[in-house]
Amino acid sequence: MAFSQYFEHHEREAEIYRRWEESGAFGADAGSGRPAFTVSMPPPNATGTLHLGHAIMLVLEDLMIRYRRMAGDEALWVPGTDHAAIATENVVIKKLQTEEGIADPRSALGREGLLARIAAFVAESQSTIRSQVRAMGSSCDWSRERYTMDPQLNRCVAEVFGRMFRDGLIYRGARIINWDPGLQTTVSDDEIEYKEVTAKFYTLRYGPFLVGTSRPETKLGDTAVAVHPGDERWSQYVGRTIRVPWPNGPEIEIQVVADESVDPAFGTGALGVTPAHSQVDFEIAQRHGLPYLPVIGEDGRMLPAAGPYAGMTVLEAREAFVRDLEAAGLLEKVESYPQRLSLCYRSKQPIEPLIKAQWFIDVNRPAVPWKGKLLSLKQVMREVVASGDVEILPRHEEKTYFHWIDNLRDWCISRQIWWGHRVPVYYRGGQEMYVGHRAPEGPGWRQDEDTLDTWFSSALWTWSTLVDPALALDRDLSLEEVLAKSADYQKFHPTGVMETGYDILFFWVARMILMTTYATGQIPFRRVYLHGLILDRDGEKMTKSKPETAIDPLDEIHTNGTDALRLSLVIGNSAGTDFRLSRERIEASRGLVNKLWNAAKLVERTLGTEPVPPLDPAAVTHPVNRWMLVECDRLVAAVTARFDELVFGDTAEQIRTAFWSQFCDFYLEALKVPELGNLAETRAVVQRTFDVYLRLFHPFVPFVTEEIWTNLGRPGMLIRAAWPGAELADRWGEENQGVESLIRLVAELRRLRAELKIEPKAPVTVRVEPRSGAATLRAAEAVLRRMVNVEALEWVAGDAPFTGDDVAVAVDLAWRAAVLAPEKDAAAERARLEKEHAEATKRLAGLERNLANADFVAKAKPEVVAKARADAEQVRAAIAALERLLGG
RNA sequence: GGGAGGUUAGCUCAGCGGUAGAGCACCUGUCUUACAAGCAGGGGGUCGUGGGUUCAAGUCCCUCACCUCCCACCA
Repeated sequence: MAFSQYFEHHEREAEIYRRWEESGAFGADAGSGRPAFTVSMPPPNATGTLHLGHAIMLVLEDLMIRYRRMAGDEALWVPGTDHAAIATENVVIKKLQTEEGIADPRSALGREGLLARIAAFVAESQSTIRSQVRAMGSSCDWSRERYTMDPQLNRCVAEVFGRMFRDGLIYRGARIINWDPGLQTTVSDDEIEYKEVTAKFYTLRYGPFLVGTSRPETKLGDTAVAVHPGDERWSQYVGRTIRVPWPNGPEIEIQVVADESVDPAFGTGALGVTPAHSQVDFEIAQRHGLPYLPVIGEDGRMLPAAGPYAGMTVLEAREAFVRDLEAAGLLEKVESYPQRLSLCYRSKQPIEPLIKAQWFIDVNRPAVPWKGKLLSLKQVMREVVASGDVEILPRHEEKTYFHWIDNLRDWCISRQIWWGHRVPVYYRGGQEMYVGHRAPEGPGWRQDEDTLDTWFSSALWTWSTLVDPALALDRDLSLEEVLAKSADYQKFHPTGVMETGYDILFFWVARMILMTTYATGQIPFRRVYLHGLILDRDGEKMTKSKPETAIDPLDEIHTNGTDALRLSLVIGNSAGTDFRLSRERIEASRGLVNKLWNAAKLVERTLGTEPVPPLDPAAVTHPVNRWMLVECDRLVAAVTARFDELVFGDTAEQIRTAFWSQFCDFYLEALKVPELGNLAETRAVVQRTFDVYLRLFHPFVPFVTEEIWTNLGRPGMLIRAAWPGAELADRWGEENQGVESLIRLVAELRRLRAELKIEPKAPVTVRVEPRSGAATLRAAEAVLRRMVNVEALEWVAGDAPFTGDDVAVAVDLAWRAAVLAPEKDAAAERARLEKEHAEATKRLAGLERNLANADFVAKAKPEVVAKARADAEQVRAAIAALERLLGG
């Protein structure tokens, strides 16, 4: 097939993807004898569109999968979508409100009605994200696509919930929870984010106390004042009960307690305790058996207990209450104060802490058998990472992980939204409760109204996706039996790498470890690769309000091609580091795609139409061909090692540099010399080396490499080709150095030409005195001639040819060379040679200083000393040569 | 308040114990029949500060300064 001028990415990509998919290349076989390598795709929201966070995730995972597939593993990449409980329900509710004018969709449609609308919306929009995942070139196994609301996943959720309940790891209790009055649901501690604001800090008179607060309205719910046990200012009051009459409001009864947690140095040392609306205060109240007095309701308005303020919003009540306090002379002072506002990470609305009966996971109860011990969930989470069973990259994230575990409290898992896995608990009458997948036989059972935190089901993702769907619906089988009989689970779990953003280490990665170790006795994955955030050129988050720096991956796929986008996201990126993406980067990557394409055109021409004989390394004689084979295999060895360490950014760059400068700029140019290009062996070398570059590049830029592969008539598809070996990496060492010195010679002569301002088209006369590798240099003479545009080349010995006013000279450790230049600028040349002389002298001085140092010779590694000696000798020779030239 | 990371060429970043690197940007030349989305050549860094360890230190240790992020309801 003929090569077009450019790789027409937007005409070819979809077609290439279709060929991969239809060929079955994405599919994995649970019955194969190859080692398994599995990646579970972090499921994008079913209703979302592709953004750069998805793009980087898909690229990195596809890289790993394609590499391991080529390297001979049974590689499985499980795609899927997430029901994203809160986010999705919210989107649909807003849609119904704005587009259909339904003010309160929940009450208007009822539970079943609303769920039907959400499900329909999901079904409709799921295809969008699917096609966008495809557009990224993702080689995932679509036959195994999963959705977090699939029936078999629901079974897994219910089973795990039930078992945890029976093990005492799940309990229901009335505790302080984070309430989002806007979304009307609880959220977990990790779903809160904080915003620094300047708030007012009020100091109130409180009987004999002065008490500080940024939320005066909650003080209506105070039941105590806490002071530090050693604080003598207040010790006389400890144990007493005082009555605080609020102006214009209810009189409250306040106990005075002594608690270690109070900082006597802060404020007045007296802390107003609001057990119903503060986590810390709730804990103090528990320690001292204090009563709870809720004053804020779930709608965010004051309760009747707030007296005259009842019915007001929190902010209204604050304003009114402060005014009344001031009027009554109870407001001591008001200061500005930096405060952290708690917001829900979804709705960005303030969180209201309040007491509510919810389902929790107990992270401290030792109930998990792990390696012969009974551990708490916290301990297992710590153990698997500390022992190295699970490795987190970058490594320093492990410390973050441990720190999170240390501060972890029981996890509130119930939500008051409707979209999600419903809590698998059934009630009858006032007393009966049943925990299980389905309601028990008999009338009157009513399922718990709440749904589970979306991360509860996501936490099972590595294995719930591998459960056989049919077996999972067989209620006669236990979960253990289902797992034991599921071929995919047996073959592909634990997964190899979990790749995701570091921003969801806690939300998801930690919870997968928690739930999977408990539920299956296995780790969910062996390694975690955490990528950083994709930022704009200025290091800021991309927003549509800054269109000049914001990048939409879908636009880039269209204009620059998926390969260019993929490459730009990977080159220079490393685990755990935020990454600045700009159009310049994408364009630079597009340049590489184009370079590959053009190199392919030249390779095609070089190979011609005759069949290319297989490569026989023993029959390759030309040093440049040998050098190319060796360099290529060295690259393979380096790249393979880096891939196994999950280092990609650096690797892409390494391949690019080698391909571009060694293969394109030197080797392909050298082939234009008939003495090399027409050698019979050369076609085999070209075929072999370009073939290797295509394989190495393929995981990064799958489309263009596959297209080239096809166009060159290579067998099968590149996606299924084997990863190359590096058998030739150590061959022909000395000769290889000869070619390296040839490359330096070419560069130096070109530099002389440029310095002498010789027109590129004007041929020159050149003299060369080889000092080492002479045979190689002479064997490659034709290459030298072409690359420097040499008219006459003289191989010489002795000083004479390098002296006089008509030659410009360059000196290297391996040779001396001169360009005949009758009109040279003698002063400029002398200045240059003197500069070289000075540099060499400095270098030699350094080496000699070391060698004269007895400590260096005695203590440095022998090879370092040997190298210093050899270098010193060579530098000395070069200096001598320079000195003769300078007439010294 | 606790924890982590960063500070290397104009910009973005590699390098982590043995003569300072890449890409982009910049300067000069060049449309050479794969590629001007190219080719050739070039300039540019006392590797944040101050100490220390070592024969040898961007590279290891400590101090300080500045930046970034995470965690923490000093009410």
